[in-house]
This record gives sequence, C-alpha cells and structure tokens, in this order.
Amino acid sequence: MSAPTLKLKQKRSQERREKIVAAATRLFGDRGIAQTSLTDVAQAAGIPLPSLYDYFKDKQDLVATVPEENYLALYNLLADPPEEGAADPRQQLRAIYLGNFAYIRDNPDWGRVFFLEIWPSVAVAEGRIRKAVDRYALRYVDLVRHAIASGDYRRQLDPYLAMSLLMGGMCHLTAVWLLYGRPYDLVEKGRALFDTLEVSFLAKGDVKTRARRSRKSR
Amino acid sequence: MSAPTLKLKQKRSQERREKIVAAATRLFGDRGIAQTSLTDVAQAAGIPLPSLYDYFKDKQDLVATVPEENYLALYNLLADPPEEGAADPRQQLRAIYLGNFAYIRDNPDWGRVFFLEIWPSVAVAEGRIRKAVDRYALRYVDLVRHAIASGDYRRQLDPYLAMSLLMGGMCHLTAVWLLYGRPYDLVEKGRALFDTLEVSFLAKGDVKTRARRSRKSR
DNA sequence: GAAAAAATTCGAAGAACATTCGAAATTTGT
DNA sequence: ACAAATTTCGAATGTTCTTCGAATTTTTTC
Repeated sequence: MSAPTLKLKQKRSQERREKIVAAATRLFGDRGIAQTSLTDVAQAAGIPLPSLYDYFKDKQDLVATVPEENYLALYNLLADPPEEGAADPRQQLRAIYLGNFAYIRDNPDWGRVFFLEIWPSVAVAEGRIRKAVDRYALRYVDLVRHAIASGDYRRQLDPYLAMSLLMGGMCHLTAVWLLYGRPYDLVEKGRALFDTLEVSFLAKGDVKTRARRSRKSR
Repeated sequence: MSAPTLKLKQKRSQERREKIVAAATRLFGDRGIAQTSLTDVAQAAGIPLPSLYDYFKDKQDLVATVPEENYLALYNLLADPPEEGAADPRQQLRAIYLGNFAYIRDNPDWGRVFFLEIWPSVAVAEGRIRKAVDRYALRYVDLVRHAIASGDYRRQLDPYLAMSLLMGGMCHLTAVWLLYGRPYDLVEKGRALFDTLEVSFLAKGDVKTRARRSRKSR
C-alpha cells in the first residue's frame, strides 16, 4: 500500500529511500524540478516508478524532502563548533556564513535545488519547507542580534534587514556561480561578500577595538 | 495551425494574447507555475485551451513571456529619467533601485512570478530569460562603475559583488514581502536596505564630501 | 519453526495535463 | 464575389502523475 512517510520504515530498505532522494537531488539540480519526471527519478534510482509512492506522498513531497534532508546536515555542521568562539558573536556569524558557502561548494547539487529551485519560490510557502527556511534565517537574525548586543555591530542595525542582505547575497552569488558553471571559488567570493557587507554592520567607533580578527585566519 | 509567435498577428486578436499573458501572470503568481495548468490559464482568459498554442509554442514559452513582457515596461520606466541627475551616478543608482522596488510594489503579480518563480531558477538559464536578466544586472554593474569613477564609491569595490548585494537583497526582501502577505511598505524597506548597503560602498574619506544627498530628499 | 500479522513491493489501470492535427470559420486581397 | 491567407478550436494522442490491490517478503507470536 502506498504508505506516506508517516510511519518510518522498520528495516534498512531505508536505503531505497535515500537512493531516491539522492537521484532526485541530482536530477532536479541538473535540469530543474519541472523538467524532471518521476519516471526519470525512478530509473536513476533503479526502482520501479510506483514504488516511489511507498516513500513519498507525491512529487511535491519528494521535492520538499531534498532541502529538508540536507538542511539537517548543514544545520548540524554549523551548529557544532560554536564552543570555541562562543564569546565572539561576530566571529561566529562569519564562521557560520562561510561554512554555509563551503557546504554549497561541496554539495552543488543540493545548492542548485535549494537556491535555484526552492528558495525563493512559492514552494517555500509550503509549511514544511517554510519551517526549515525560517529556522535557518532566524539563526542569522539571532547571531546579528548578539553581535549588536556585544557592541560589534551598530545599535540601529535592523537584524532582519541584515539577514536579508546576508541571505540575499548568498542566494544571488550562489545562483550566478551555478549558472555560469562554477567559474570561481565560491567561498572566496563569499568571504569578500561578507567583508564588504560587514562594513555597513559595524559600529563606527569600534573599528579598531575589535580588529584582531586575523588570528588563525583559515 | 499552431503558429509559434514567429510571425506577429496581423489583426487586433493581439488582445487575446495579452489576455492570456495577463491571466498567466496572475495565476502563476497566485499558485506557482507548476501548480497552474494551461487549462486554468485558458479558462481564466476565456479562451479554449488549444488556442493557447496559436500564440505560444508551449508552456515554457508562455512562462518566459511573462518576465519578458514586463521587463520592457520596467526598463523603459527606469531608463527614461536619467536626464536630470545624469551627472550624479550615485543618485541615479539610488533612484533606479528604488524605482525598481516601486514597480514591484505596483505589480506584485509580476514580482511574484519574477522573484519567486523565475529568478533565481534554472529557468533563468534559458536563453531568452537569461538575456533579459543579464541586461538588467549589467545595468547595475554599470551604475556602480560610474559611481566608482566619480569617486563616490571605493575604488576597490567589486562592481559585480555590489550588484550581487543589490540584486540579492532586493530578491530576498521582495520574496519575504510577498510570502508574508505584503505587511509593510516595500519601498520604505528598500530604501533602508539601500542606505545600509551603500555604507559599505562609499569611499571612506568622502563621507562628508558628498554628503549633500538630502536635497529634495527622495 | 510454522502460522498469523504486519510491512513492503510493484504491475496494471486511471486521471490529469501538455501538445498536435487538421478541418471549419473568418478575414484579407483582388 | 472569389481565392488565398489567416485564425480558431474540437477531437485525438502522448506523457507524466497517481492510485489500487494482489503477490511477496519480513516480523511477530505461540
């Protein structure tokens, strides 16, 4: 029976599900969601077409799964190492932002689906995806707030505006990077973007106070 | 016969075409392109389904037409009034950027299709759409270059990076605005975004030199 | 360790949608 | 008025999404 993902599988036929998601991520990223038929996905995953419906309610469900699944990996990746620099929100924001670019660079398929197909897109209005994206965006809002509280960033800076600039810049940069065949180092550009952007975030008088950012570099 | 848009219509049944585009813009913006069937478009336009193919090669062709058609209007709107401030690239950039937001505010359907459905999206890779978008983006690159040349903006500022920030911010802001039901004045937010962003564009020593921006205000 | 219960798989069939064809209707040119 | 060109759309086709349920496999129970 076509059982939605409501009840988890009880065996390692979990692998099939993963195969499907992997195939879908690749194909969606390649040609776009609309141009990818479930027949293609099934074939690429080596699974009969109707069986897809044993793992996903419908195509939209599969689409929503792609960013969800990767979001977890990304979130964990970026959530872990706040220990060492926990006291420096500005440093943390920078690390997370660049980590984000690195993740995109290392998972371009996912990046393509997420930044070119799903977000922004009306799909993001769908509850499940919206939730993930919001949580993601609020993380940045939070970090900016901390940086303001610590005195690094201007007190008048609107954290939501700052988030829009960070996310929007990342989205645009990634989109261009992907569309033009990944011609340059995305993380490098991301760093330049962040540094440019941060100039407008910083508290004026504080420029030198916190200018000891080059320790360890990367 | 199903004649692609190759040869223009020789009568005012041009109106039908416009009806279709209008209906498509509204429906695509409402529910998204994938969730809108040509049957819906045909019904909304009051035209039998197969007749759509007398005006558009296929669905993708209709999709591409939406941004194309509006792009012209926007482009003309923003290209006209450079006369008065032609000498001040910084002022011109600001005016065009805000004019852009105003156009989105006044044509939210188009904004939705363009910023949530088409750009960014792999659709943008398609020749026709790419061309329009590129021309659009390069306009900003150009304006930034002028502002650099005039000494308003930092000499080290990468015009492409600046464009990414401008476009990305606009895209994100618009997306949020649309998705959350247009809760605030988009142009106002756009202005705040621009002013925040511009801080990082400006030449350092020049802060006071060119600070006479308040004449006549907006 | 076999029978019952539960979960899993997928072939066959149906529904929704995009797209094509070409004959009828209309307009244009002479 | 008549022929040529153009426009319109009903009927038919092909593709893709989705459902149904019987056959198969795995898990549980005694």
